[in-house]
Amino acid sequence: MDCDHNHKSFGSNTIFLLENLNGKELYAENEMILRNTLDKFNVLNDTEFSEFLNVCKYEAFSKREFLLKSGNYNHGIYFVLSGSVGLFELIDGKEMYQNFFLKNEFAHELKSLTTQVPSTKNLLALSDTTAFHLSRKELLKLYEKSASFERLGRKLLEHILNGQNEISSVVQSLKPEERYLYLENNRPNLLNTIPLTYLASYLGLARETLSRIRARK
Amino acid sequence: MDCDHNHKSFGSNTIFLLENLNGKELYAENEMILRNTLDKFNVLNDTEFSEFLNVCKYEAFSKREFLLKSGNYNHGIYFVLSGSVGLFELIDGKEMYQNFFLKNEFAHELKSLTTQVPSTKNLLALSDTTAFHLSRKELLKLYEKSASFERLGRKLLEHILNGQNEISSVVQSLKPEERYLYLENNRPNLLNTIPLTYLASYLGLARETLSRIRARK
DNA sequence: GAATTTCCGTGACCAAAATCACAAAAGGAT
DNA sequence: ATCCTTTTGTGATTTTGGTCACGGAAATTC
Repeated sequence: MDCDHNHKSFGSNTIFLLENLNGKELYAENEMILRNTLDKFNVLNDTEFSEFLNVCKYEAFSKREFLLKSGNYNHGIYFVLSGSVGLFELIDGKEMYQNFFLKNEFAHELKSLTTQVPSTKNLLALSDTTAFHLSRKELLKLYEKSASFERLGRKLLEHILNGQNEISSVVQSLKPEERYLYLENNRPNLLNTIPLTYLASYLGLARETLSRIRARK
Repeated sequence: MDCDHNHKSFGSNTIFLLENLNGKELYAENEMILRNTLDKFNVLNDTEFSEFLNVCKYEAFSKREFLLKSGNYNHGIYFVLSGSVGLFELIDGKEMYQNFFLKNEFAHELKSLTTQVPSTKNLLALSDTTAFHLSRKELLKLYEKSASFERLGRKLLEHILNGQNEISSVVQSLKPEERYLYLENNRPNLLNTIPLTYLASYLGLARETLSRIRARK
């Protein structure tokens, strides 16, 4: 079973109070950020966006809490509002990171989501994290509902695939130092927010190697 | 400019003769193979499939002929009917392969296709190859035409992304020998059809290393 | 079928990265 | 402030994979 805590359903006409006094404003801001992000892929009209938002649940995770544990598959996708999420696989007892998701990105594990096989991978909060959770079930319902959501899904996938191809070719083709430079130039936010230890496996390097590369600069 | 030779438009009611006497049969077979492949992602009705087929052009490439040259972007996608296609990027004057496409797969370079920036990569026929070519323009028209095509696109992208994630994590996380074993167990057709030289860069290894790994087994 | 190109195997050597070990630094919790 | 955990830096050593060089096999061309 997936983690389920702090699920709070809400729509555009629902007031949702966070723990602080600015709850309403914060909620409105998150809503707006989500909409702006979606708009970059496919513009939804007010009704459609409302439908989307209505099936999103706000969730909070503390550091080292799992969004998805290997073995599960019915998890859906997470729109990260704050914090950071890592995707890793346990190999020889070591956490090998394959992706990271920061603010305004969709954390996901696509294989189990689309094929319904138990995931071999884990989604883990690497710091205290908040997110909108869209369950697989609700996602599929949206796809049935309108072509706008299909298009949104397609465009989002195109974007994700482009990013995956990029990091993939970096690891396939570049030397360790060049891989580090790639991060520095193209994904500086990862260098700021994600511990070196995790970034090393992401780049296909030993932690010590990455540390030394950074030292001699 | 993209390569354009042997373009032959045809629909379900058009007779298309290949050079041999079995042209009609061969054509019908290719048509069926395409339909079966598409059906695995999203089932199209007869009208829709006909629309799809009508905008496909049959093309033939000899070994070492380019389907897409770096610098271009208006190429579309290719459904490989026979032969093999490699996706590579020139790095330090060396062809670094990032993907291979065999029979019944869609050869593509997604970045330039979706963002309209000149491609840094190349699609190259690694053996004599035949394919259906769907241009970017016609692909976009299909997407506009019906939600069935949107869904087809989405599902195809999900499939491609799952494959990309897999090879990506193999190169990020596994040692050279394990990478070879991955190919042997999961992509045996690549080992059969693609020269070791090209596979080496795909696995992030030197050619000699891959040759030695194979030797000691 | 001879010639040319492409592809693969292999030895010797070297450079680079992994591993091991430990300590220092930074960050969180109480 | 103190303790504990997490994260990072760094030296010493080992291992491995890269590079260079060459020859042979296999495939393609003419």
